Amino acid sequence: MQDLLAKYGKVAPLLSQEQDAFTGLSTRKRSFDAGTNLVCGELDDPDQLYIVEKGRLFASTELANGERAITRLYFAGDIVGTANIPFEHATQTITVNASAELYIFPRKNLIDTFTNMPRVAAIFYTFAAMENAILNDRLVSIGRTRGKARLASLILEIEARRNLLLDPARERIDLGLTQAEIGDAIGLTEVQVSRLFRQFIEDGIVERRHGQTKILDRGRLSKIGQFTDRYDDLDLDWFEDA
Amino acid sequence: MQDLLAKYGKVAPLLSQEQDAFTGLSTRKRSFDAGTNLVCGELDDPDQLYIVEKGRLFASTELANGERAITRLYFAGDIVGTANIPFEHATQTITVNASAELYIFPRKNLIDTFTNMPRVAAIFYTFAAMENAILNDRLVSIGRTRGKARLASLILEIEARRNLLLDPARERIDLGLTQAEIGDAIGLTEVQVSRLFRQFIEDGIVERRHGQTKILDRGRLSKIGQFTDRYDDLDLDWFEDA
DNA sequence: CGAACCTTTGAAGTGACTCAATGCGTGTGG
DNA sequence: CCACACGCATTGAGTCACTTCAAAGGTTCG
Repeated sequence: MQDLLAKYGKVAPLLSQEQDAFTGLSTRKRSFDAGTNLVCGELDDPDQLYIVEKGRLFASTELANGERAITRLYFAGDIVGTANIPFEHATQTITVNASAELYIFPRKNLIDTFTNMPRVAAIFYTFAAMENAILNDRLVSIGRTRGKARLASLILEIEARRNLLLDPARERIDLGLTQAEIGDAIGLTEVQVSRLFRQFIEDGIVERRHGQTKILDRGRLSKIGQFTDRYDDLDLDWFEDA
Repeated sequence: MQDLLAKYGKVAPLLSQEQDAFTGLSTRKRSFDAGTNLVCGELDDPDQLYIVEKGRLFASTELANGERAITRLYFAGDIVGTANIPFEHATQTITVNASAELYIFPRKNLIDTFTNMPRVAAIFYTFAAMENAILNDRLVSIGRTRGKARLASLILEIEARRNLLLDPARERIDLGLTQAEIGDAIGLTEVQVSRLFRQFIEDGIVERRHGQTKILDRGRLSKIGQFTDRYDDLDLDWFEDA
């Protein structure tokens, strides 16, 4: 729970009772192997949220024709499953990407916490709103830019999110996705993702080795991708005087 | 405020004090002409939310190259500006689409209401989560389907949202967007939008007259668009026993 | 009546897709 | 320890959906 608290406490340090409230939300902690599906369609219970303690996950939706779209990536400290909360059946599948430890809590625990700790309610609301902004960004990227920009943006997003947790000096990034999955995340085929990577490599923008990616020319990559890191820009002051 | 309360009260009827809390959130009500921009970039204050009493709006983001993406459409009863809440500067522009009346309230009013009315907090959280799900759907549509499906999906979305408020028997739909704006919403050029409409018309799927659209073959349109109406599927029971 | 805005249409170009084959790396069982 | 299988990545050739550019046609409104 440390990452979550660190992230959430970034601007608005939590009172110790609020920390307890957060911790108390969770009924249990569990480990999951890479490849596990947490919520798949109607099979599983959409009634629970997860907080990522360790590991990586992504949310995806499958279309009628069998194609898949990945809508969101999750890292340590993220709340997973927001989009399933208001519905009876899950709207998306959550897949464990790198073996993970998750705090699990049923959504009905939320209302108690909201009652006792209104600031925690504000934090949840704020973070749902931020997820909104991130989804907006993806929508703009996919709807209005070409493949090069989308791939660049994704690489930068993963790097930024990883850097919140790891030593930013570590240059080799494990994207944690196959090229087919990257394609699902940016709306391209694996074939096209491969070709785009080759172009980036030829142009000396990135290097790939053993599935790890290293950014060689950050300037050019940023210019191509135009990614803005929403976590950087957070403003939690607005409910501070409560 | 009637539409909002109707929508929010759909499953979980509000107590009268909660209705008062909702109403009390707003500092004032104002009218806006079509074409007005409410929050544009750094110019305006992202510190406020709007609730749509009447009229229509959309949220958009402009790219460096001048292109624009429309990420969300708003109808009566919607809360506008969620994605701006957690940031110091607005992340998106809100444009009034059909002359609107809006309740305005500063985000710092929220925390008081959250404190006194935890169920209202849960409602806000739930609706932010639903907006999340809707953005997911758009992402899937734009990232993994072709133009025909995207346009069909948008038409059905607008129709469904309109039908929450108007008599569903009214067959002619005012999409309320120019073809260029439709293009910005589904990630196509206005040229392509025009061609797709012509195809739908030729195929006898829709009819267009005086800017109004009429669905002739709902079956085929739904099959092409695969739109799911999230408002239909809402489940607000989870915080009911509070 | 004309201006402004929106829509339509054509022709040429391109980014990305499909299909299909090949290459590569890792782990497993013989 | 080799052989093989499996999952992932690469490459080529042909096709398609959509773009760009440019011009013309419709509406609406002052």
